[in-house]
Order: sequence, then C-alpha cells, then structure tokens
Amino acid sequence: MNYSKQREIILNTLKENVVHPTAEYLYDVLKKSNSTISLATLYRNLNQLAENGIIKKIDGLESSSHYDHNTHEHYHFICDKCKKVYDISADVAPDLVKKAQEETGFTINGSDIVFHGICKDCNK
Amino acid sequence: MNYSKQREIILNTLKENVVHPTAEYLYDVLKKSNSTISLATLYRNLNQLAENGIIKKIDGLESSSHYDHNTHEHYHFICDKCKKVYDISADVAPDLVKKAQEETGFTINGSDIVFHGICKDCNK
DNA sequence: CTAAACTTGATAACAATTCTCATTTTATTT
DNA sequence: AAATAAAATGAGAATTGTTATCAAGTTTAG
Repeated sequence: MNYSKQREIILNTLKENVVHPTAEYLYDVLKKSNSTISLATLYRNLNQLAENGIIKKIDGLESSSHYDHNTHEHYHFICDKCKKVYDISADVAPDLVKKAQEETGFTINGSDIVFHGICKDCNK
Repeated sequence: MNYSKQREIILNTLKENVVHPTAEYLYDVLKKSNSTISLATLYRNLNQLAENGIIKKIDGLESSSHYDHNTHEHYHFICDKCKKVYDISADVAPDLVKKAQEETGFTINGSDIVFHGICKDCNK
C-alpha cells in the first residue's frame, strides 16, 4: 500500500467521527470539507484500510456497511428506531472468540456481533 | 397473514435445507422442483416469515442475506474460503443478550452473531 | 356467495457497491 | 533529478441483491 493523500484524509475523517458512519455519510462529510474525493476512491480505500486491519467494516447493521476506526474487540448495538449505533464492551462475553474456536476447531479470524432493539432515548 | 400455497412451499423447502441458504439458492432449488415461484414472491415471503419470527434472516455473512429455519438462539460461522455456514451453540456465551441488556439499559430484541475464519475442512 | 383483504408473477426501479480505463501520483532505480 | 514501474484516482458505467408497482388471481369472514 503506497501513501496516498486521499487515504489519509479518509482515515482522519473516520477517526474524527464518533459515530460509526456509512460510506455515504463519510462522502457527505468529505464533500462539505471541500475534499474532491470520488465515491469509488472512498469505497476502495475503506476496503483497503479494513483489509489491512487499520479500520473495521461492520456488517449486519443495515443494508449498507458501517466503518469503525476502533479495531479493539467490541460489539455493536443498533437502535431499530433512530438507527444510532452504540458500542458494547467485549466484557459481556469474555473469551468469546476463544470459546467458539475451542467448540468448533475452526480458525476464527474475526467476528461481527450486532444486537438490535430500542435504545434508552427512544424507549422514553 | 393469510394462508398461501407459495409460502408453504418456501417454508418447507427452507426446512429441508440443512444449509443456511440465500434467496438465490432457494430460488434455484424451487425451480428444479418445478415450482413456478417468482423471485419477488420468494423475497416477499422470506421477509414475512422472518418478521413473524417463523424463520430468521441472517445478516452480516456476505453481501446477500441467508435464511435459517432454526430460530433458537445460536450463532454462526462462515468459512472465508468455502463460504459454508456452520452453527455455533449459544453455550459459548451464556446469557449474552441478558448481559448486554444489563450493561446498556437498552431493550434488545435480537442479535446477529457471526464469526468468520477458516473451517476444519479448508484448514487441511 | 360476495366483498374486502391478501397474495402473486412479471418486470421495472432502486440502492449499495464494484469495475473499467485513461490519467495522475508515488516509489524505485539510475 | 530523469526514467520507469507500481499504485491510486475520478468519472461514470455496470453489477448485484432486493424492493416497488400493478393488474390479475386467491383466500377468508360474514
């Protein structure tokens, strides 16, 4: 992977975002800050960054993928009403990957763990 | 939900499938058994069945959704090489949903828990 | 038996993502 | 720093999975 200005901007924009944005959301943010990054370049770089373990692609949330700059093991919750994505500590299931590996005998390289329901705000 | 012949066929076909098929896979199976079920009807019914809790739609595996006739709590593993989908017992993380609920205070209605890596067969 | 509600098939439409390809940037070798 | 190879880019076309539309057929309750 060579250095590229665009990739740097994309990564920084993702890092500045507390939420877990979709490509489309990032694209809008980038456009507003006058970056002339094309949608293809955005997708290409998000995929590359994820393949290199620098960011994490979160699937299973909605029809579109979300991206997370936090690669430490943790899970996600999406509110079915407001669609906000929250982090859940990996402490709720200690050694989850290890145990799954023991049970199956498979080599586990990653996991996508997503809960959905209604968040506190929407429950009011 | 009214009775419908098509829905019955779709549900039975899904039940007979030990794998966790995609809509496309099911469509092929149905065509081979001379069912004249249109793709739209298939998708419509899979969604309805899932909404009514009769089957489960599994997201986060691949670009397309998979469907599971087993609605008891359990997790999934997809082999990145052969793309086969395996079940993982919920025992690897007892009370996962309950704990996540306690930690967050959110109402959790469901979860998609997917591990990926290389299965035993492909590891040989 | 009739009317209202539901379901269907065929196909168009859609949204998210990837591909193509000519041009530009970055890295490497001299 | 010039030449060359390798990687990245932008723009838009293409692809994939899924949903919407709508006229016609089916199911169900009264």
